[in-house]
Amino acid sequence: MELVEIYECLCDPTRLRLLNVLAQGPVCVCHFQDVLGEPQVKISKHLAYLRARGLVASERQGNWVIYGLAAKRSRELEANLACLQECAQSIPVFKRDLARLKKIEPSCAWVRAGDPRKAPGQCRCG
Amino acid sequence: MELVEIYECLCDPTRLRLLNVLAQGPVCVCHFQDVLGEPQVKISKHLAYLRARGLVASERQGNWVIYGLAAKRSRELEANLACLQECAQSIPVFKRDLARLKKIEPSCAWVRAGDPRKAPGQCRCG
DNA sequence: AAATCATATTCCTATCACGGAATATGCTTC
DNA sequence: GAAGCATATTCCGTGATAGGAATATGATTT
Repeated sequence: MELVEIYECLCDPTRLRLLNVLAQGPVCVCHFQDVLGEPQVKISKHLAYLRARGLVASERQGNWVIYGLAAKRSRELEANLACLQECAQSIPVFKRDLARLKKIEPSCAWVRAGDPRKAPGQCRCG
Repeated sequence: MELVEIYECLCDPTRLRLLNVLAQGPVCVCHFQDVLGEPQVKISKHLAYLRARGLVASERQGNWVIYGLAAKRSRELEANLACLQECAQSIPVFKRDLARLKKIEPSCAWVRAGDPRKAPGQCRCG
């Protein structure tokens, strides 16, 4: 993974928001939609972009797909993610996203717990 | 200066090399050509790109133009430049550039000293 | 097996970024 | 002021990218 590719991943606002959220832990796609307030296609495409380049990994659980930061990250990626997080701390959009994530997440903890059978009928968490 | 704009500046290999070199101090354009081994247009355009976005500033001295990192840099920019430098340390291209810079630079110290009158006929330093 | 839900992909369009060739500018020297 | 040098800009062609609408896939429920 070239350094430039990392920056290419970082040069879109939506992807920055996704990565900022992902730094908190794995999240399923519908969460992203709610947190970012962006249409499904947009979210899905940018996640695909990041996955194609190995920044994130996805895992299916029933109807839902959970995305997380890739398990193995190069030193460069690690450094840049840390840098992003530091920068994001003081930028409104990112703070808002994390705040919304906090509200939504507890109600859907079962998703990440990996037991889709215990799921309520839907993931429209909130 | 939006965070994304910073990343846009960083998502081209030539610009990364330029910034890596600039981290050592101001440099004139012909140095860049020699150090990077890239054609004049390419160097000039990317420097223009960086200048348009406020990452670097330029100053004319006689026939030559000296570029340096912008005096005032946002926290975000500062963080990312530091991150870049750290990453660059272990990447061959960047190391090579700095090595070549070291060789070339002394012979042209007068340029940055700001006395074009004392210049030898040309800046083809080396 | 039909309907429903969550997510992914395709198709299209508009925009933008890079690179190179050629040309322009601005300064200096003769 | 003409020639020469260092740098900048313009004008192309080409390829990448983002976004939206529509459609497809894959899993689940009835």
